[in-house]
Amino acid sequence: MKPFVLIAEDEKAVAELLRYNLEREGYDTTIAPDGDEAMIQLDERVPDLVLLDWMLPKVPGIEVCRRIRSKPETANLPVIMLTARSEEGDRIRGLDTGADDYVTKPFSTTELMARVRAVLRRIRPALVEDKITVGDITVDRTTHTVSRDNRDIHLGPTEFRLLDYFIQHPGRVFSREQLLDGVWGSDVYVEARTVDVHVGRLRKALMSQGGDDPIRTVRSAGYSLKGS
Amino acid sequence: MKPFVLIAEDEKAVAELLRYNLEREGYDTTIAPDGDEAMIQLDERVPDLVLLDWMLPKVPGIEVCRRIRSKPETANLPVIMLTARSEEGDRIRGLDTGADDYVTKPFSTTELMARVRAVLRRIRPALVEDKITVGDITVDRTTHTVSRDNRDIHLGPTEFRLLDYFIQHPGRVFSREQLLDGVWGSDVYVEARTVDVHVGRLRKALMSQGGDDPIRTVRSAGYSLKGS
DNA sequence: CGGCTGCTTGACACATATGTGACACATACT
DNA sequence: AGTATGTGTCACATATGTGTCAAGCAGCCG
Repeated sequence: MKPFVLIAEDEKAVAELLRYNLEREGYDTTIAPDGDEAMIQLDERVPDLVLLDWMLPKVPGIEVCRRIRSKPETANLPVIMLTARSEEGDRIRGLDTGADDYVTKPFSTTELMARVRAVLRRIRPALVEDKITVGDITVDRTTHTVSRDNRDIHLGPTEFRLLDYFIQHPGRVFSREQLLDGVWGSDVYVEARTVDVHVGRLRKALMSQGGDDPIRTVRSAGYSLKGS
Repeated sequence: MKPFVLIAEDEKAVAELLRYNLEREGYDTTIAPDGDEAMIQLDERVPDLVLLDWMLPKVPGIEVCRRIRSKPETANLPVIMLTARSEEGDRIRGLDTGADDYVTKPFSTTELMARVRAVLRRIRPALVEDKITVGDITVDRTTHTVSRDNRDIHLGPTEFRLLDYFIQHPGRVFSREQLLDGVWGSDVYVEARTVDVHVGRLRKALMSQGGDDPIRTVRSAGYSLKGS
């Protein structure tokens, strides 16, 4: 699953530059031109990283950052703050805003990309690493294999992506809509019920060699991978 | 200790391609985007090989090469010169300067890697891995032979390179695009399905004297050599 | 205990990906 | 030129995976 980056930036040219470079490096992106929009998009789908402009219309960047930190599901969400050089002086350097890193405009895109990778690796190594284990389940993206209790399990492409999606945030509950966006892609249209079917198939595969059901159904909310 | 390669190349895309392929074959690398930087890095740590772009900002490649030769501690350092085809007339001068080999851009990465091995083998034989065995399959690059279970197997050039590519990272899944880039060369255009045909031919050859299929098909992802 | 709602699951028609023989063309060697 | 070998592409056969539905099941609440 590609890392998903929210770009909260009102200058269209800057936002598009960021989007271009991020997608070039294999990230999925979305753009929020103001603070309100950023909060809305954060509710819709929690990204893996936020690039946050300091001067953002409606709700300033620092306030967005504060709100991100105050919500449990985004408390650890990596945030990189973008600031103009003139704003450099104050509290920004202290990072007491809760941002994980900051970059001053104008910036070199390669440097920014390096910071993005660095922050992602530090805070969410699962995205950068190619082997993730939760409980007795292991997903290896390099070899495209899944094993439980060291025994290989065959999954179809969609089931593989689904498990890969779940395992990045063990315990977290995903709605059918979130799963459709994240696993199928936000552009395709399929019935929400289809998710149920694939979760069922994933369960069947994961339990084919014994063991408990590793997926939890949360009635009228969605599904989650049982944490370790 | 892994061989250490200095990549002196200003085009980021080319430099990263080289880095990717060299690290893939087990080398440590560093990149210098201009002649000055190259000289600085040469002082910091003497590499085992230098890939040197002919047209390098600040200090041109040929001059860097001359300086390398003039310093006692790097006088015998292997250098491979990278030149654009239009600069081809200069290659004699390049070899005069003391480069050990030259390659014209655009180049096939496998060919370049072969040259890298060849130069290193000539000058630092101990550093080069010429024979790789995974399971019952052995690839010998010096004799260009492949054997399974100690019985020789004849492969065409493309099948040989394909197996050679696979065997560097047993188990790892390569997409058709990766294989096209790595085995055919990033510049040529051939249909992605052609990979399927060659994988089929490779399978047939490897199984011609019995034994299981050593190649795994990963639906909608690519192929991999089954690990040992 | 109904009755409601949401979840599970087998069946199935359809879509998509892969395997492979044939073939025309390219290239190297004699 | 003549032969042998290898290459890329196509068409068709096969294998595998996908989305939808509907019947049945399970939790929840009065």
